[in-house]
Amino acid sequence: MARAGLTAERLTQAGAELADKVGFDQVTLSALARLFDVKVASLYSHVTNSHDLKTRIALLALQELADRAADAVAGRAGKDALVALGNVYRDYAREHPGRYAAMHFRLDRETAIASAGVRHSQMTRAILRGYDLTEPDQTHAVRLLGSVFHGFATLELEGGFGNSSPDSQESWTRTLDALDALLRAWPAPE
Amino acid sequence: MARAGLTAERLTQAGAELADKVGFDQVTLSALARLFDVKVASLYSHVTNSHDLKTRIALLALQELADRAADAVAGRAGKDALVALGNVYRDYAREHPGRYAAMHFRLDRETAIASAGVRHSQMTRAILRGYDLTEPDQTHAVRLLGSVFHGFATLELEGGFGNSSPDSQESWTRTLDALDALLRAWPAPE
DNA sequence: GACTTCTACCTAATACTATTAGGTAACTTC
DNA sequence: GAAGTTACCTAATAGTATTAGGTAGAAGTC
Repeated sequence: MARAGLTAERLTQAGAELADKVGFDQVTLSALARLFDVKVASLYSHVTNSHDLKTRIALLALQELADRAADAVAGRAGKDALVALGNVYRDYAREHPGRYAAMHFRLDRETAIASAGVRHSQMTRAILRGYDLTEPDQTHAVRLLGSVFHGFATLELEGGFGNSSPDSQESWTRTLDALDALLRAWPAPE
Repeated sequence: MARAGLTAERLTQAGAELADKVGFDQVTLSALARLFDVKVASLYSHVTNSHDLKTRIALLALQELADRAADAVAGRAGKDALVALGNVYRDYAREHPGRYAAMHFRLDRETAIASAGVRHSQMTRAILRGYDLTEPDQTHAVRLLGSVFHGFATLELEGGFGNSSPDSQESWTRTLDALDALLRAWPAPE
């Protein structure tokens, strides 16, 4: 019997593609085994269990997106950088909905700390250098931007914005305009 | 053998409580059957299948939250209303994480249209009356507010804001301040 | 109160997924 | 080519979802 040549990496990659096709929670060891024409038990030589596979997909997605984001903001500042970062998030969610969902798979503390997740907040903080914010306000702004990017991407994927006019692309553009204006005139605490 | 007195409503309610305790995707017919000390097959007299149960929990959550929101914004306007609505969302997510997750369970078109989901966007639009926005800008603002509320609640639940200082309550307050300022000075398209 | 009807809950069977234990044949290494 | 490693296998157990068909407890009728 010829060997399939499985590795944890190939399984992770295939799992990510499957996630984008059928949804992250439909990614099962059984489905992957079928894909590679292999018995399910055989996968346990490469990943420790289903949870491990999902963790690997999450880490892959976090890294892919962090790489794209780093690429996008390099050499940009101010609104330019803000728009670039926002678009990277939204585009990734639309191109890779399964991986995007995977990114929000609950990781245990150590894994999360060692993940590319930390680079995400660092990059968001970096684009705020183009705006005039005090230290604690930077943190608030990082959280606000993260909320908007994630919230918008999620609701758009869910179809929460319907097919109604104006189309969501326009709302997205105006949202980025609004965030830029907000960061330039960040209000003091009341 | 005495009867358990099951109904679709009791199962839905119990499912919602279970979701808050162990997570929405851990809500299974098996777990519910154990809870009521009944065989799994017996549940099929009351719900058509697992998907139906989850749909019912989602609808319950949508309605509960819409009711709370309506209550909160009644008699309020402007920033007052904005803060009240935002707090209702965030508090509900923290008190009922399982139900909050259930709300984002994918509903089919008809079910979604008949759900309390539509009241949510109506209420968000209502609080914008206190601000001076043109018609299409209102839609953009509704989407932005929805994104922020949902994104913040989700990231906070996930622990995405860490335990780091400043604490997330402060970021939340400042986020609401920022949104109010933004809506009062909504930028024109560029 | 006996008789019928209804239905809430049951048993039994099938199917899919996850996981572990232990075996065999295909590669690797020397 | 022999020895050792391991990729993949079979077999077994367990949890969950679903359907088909049976039984006993409740409700309604006379």
